[in-house]
Amino acid sequence: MTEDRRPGRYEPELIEAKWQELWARERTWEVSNEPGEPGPGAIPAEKSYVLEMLPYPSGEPHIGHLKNYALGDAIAHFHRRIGQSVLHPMGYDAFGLPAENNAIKTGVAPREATERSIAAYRHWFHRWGISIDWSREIATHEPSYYRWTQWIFLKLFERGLAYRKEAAVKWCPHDQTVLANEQVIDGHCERCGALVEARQLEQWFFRITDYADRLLDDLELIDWPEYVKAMQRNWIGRSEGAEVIFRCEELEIDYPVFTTRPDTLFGATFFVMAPEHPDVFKLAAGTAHEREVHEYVNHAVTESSDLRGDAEKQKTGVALGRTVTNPVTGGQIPMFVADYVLMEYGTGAIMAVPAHDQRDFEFAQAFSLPIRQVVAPVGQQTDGAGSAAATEAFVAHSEDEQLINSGQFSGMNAVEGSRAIVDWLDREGRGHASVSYKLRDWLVSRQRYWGCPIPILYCERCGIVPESEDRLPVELPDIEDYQPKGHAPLAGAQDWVNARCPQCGGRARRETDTMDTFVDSSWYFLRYCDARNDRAAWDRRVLRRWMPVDQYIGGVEHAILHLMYSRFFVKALADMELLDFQEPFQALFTQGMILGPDGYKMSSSRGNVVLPRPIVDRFGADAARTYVLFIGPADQDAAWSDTAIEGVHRFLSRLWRLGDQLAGEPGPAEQPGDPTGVDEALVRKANWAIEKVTGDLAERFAFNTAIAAVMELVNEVHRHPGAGLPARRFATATAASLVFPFAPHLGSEVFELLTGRRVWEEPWPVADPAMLQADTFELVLQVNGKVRDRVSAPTGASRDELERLALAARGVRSHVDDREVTKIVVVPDRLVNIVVR
RNA sequence: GCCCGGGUAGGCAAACUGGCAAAGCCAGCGCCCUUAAAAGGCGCUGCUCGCAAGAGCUCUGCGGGUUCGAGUCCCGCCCCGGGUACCA
Repeated sequence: MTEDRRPGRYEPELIEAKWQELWARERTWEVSNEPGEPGPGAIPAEKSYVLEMLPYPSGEPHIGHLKNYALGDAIAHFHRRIGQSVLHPMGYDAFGLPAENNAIKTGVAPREATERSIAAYRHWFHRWGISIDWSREIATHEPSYYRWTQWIFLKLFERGLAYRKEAAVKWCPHDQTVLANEQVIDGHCERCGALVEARQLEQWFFRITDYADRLLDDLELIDWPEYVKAMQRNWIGRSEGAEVIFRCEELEIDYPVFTTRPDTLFGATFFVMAPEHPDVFKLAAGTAHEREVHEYVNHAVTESSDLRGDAEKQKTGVALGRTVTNPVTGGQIPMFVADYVLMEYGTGAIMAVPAHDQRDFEFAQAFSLPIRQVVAPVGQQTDGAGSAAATEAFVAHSEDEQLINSGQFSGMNAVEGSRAIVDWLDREGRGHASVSYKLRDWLVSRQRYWGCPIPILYCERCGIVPESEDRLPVELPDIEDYQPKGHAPLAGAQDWVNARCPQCGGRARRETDTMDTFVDSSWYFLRYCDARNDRAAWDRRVLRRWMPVDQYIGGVEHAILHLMYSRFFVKALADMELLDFQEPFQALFTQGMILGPDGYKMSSSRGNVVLPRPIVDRFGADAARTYVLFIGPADQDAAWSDTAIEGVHRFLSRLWRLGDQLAGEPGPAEQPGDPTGVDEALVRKANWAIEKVTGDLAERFAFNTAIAAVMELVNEVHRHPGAGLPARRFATATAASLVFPFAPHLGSEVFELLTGRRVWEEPWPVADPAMLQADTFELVLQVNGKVRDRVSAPTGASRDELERLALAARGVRSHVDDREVTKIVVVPDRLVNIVVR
């Protein structure tokens, strides 16, 4: 090996193998669950939990993984070196549909394919030199993990937070299976392209809607990007308003509706139900419209959701032949069924106010229904016919508007009118204030094989029975046939399905659906804290040591689902007193995507996929890692460039060569005292870089500018081969120390060459204040805001002094001439601006 | 439609708090080293004048405004990207 090593050449594969081997052998990145080092006067180390979203192991890692883990690793290293005890674990989100589809196609069992992929991912994380505490490694498909996923399911079941109900789900008629929402692309099955249908099926749900308000309110507590919080707020979709009861006198049935505009109640001139509303057929029965209603509803419920949901399309509907009573006017208003009303939101029925709602207006026009204006800008009187005003802005109610044509409420502004009408309804028993959400309960059952079994049995005598905790895990059996046939593949495993009832000991059948993989990943960050605990999912005291995650890092694609589900889990578990915090992820960083060289999202169909493997082979892991962080702001998308990475490689080579040269000449690498001339410039540059990199890492994750600062430092050393040895050694060792979070192998190597020490055991460098500010600075001189000259001035000079210097400067004098100076602005240690007329 | 991002040299970008616009990387051009190539190094790279030193001018999507001073703040618009939408 040594014979092959040509002197003077940076060979990353040798350097990287050396340090990876040492870190693995010494288990350098493992941390204890006990705070602080033993010994007298030990101060408990400040903890930091740095976590990147766990990968779904499929094939081998791609360039997005490299960026994700390079980014988290830089933060983890930085936190360690500022004295924190850092938990930085790794695991695999191993269950999921792709492995199962692959099994159907190739015959390779999901378990086998998944474990092969896990081995590949593990290999590459080592090869990239990511500083992981491998003693905590987990995979969600292992019984030792999913035993506790099942345990959590039972805890939720116990509390009534996991329940079973019939619901409309997405069904693919070709593949004979339900699909997750995310497996439906534009109304079609992502696998076979068939048009997806709606089906009523009994499914398992988690009652996340119970937590809607807390999920919304607690967004205030966490340090997340505003736009991610906004996405969660929109998803929860809290609306305040009222529930108002409209009675169908003929059938003596009350129909509640939800509205955000109770102030417009006098303008409700008709009433509309969703086609899925269970009473639609009952209402139409015996009327002249019965047949028409059946036809309309049958068409509407089979129409694809993207067609039906098109807001641009003409409003359609059918009269039901019945009326309901508007509770405030007492008037009878006609009932309709129309597909623009959704069963999933509110009560599946609406009061229609065509004067103040665009959709109702369109419907009223199509069906020639009366339009009655009941709200108008303050001061504006109308006759109440209102068709002209109806096209005005359909705005939320405000104090600048008042109620008209609204009986006793006329003249009130819209806000107080709204309140007064709700109070009146409440007193009359015809309604009450109410809140509605867009958030739905989380459908967690899947008719799929490769997932965590739901630990529930159906007993002939006892009904739905949870598996007893001491019989967990309910192991996923190996089967031969993964092909879905309209029921879950597990149903074919007869020996497994037939079991004993944990309550009565009688015959029972196991639930054959498995859990959504988002369940597995909603608590993995808890398991890392206590990963080898085989008596419990975790020890609550250990969670107190590490949780919450201090810095979570991942892609935006999980802004809603994963991040919302995890927050729900933590809140539910906190309510059960199983843990002691309300939010799992204190801070979140959403990294941008690496796009293909053509600027488009990487995809095999486009043929623009860049794989990490050839990059690492050619330039080394350090260059690959440093490049993906140097390419641009880490939260922004950036296109891959095959040539730009060469620049990073050149920079690392140059640093290595400096280290190699200087290592041949022994001596310390501390900051030399009282440097002068070029030496001083070098020492100052090194201190400037320390300050710059520290700020960029600690305050704003500006990896790109931090790396640029180290480049500047290296270039500076390189440009001054004549500088004194101590200064050059100090500057080079500083560069190695600062580059370590990005290029850990090279940082370690160069630092060792110069000092014989291990850089990760060194505290993060602190800039010498005396070396940050020079004795003189370049004073910028402006006349009327334009730069006209620059002169050297002593740091800390007084305003008068700076003013004198400015007026004396040649470039200033030629522009001031004999013009009248009206004002002089002095910014100390920076500039002087002379204003002339 | 609504809600977020973003628009700066040939490309990616920097300028964090209103104070020298363009650090760093790439690409391009010229040169050094070399028998040659690779690797490495040096210099130039908004416009005009000038042999040069230098001088002048322009400039952050467009149009206004505030300010001694605006890429940065305010108002109006254009373009690109993402999220979301018959949610009553």
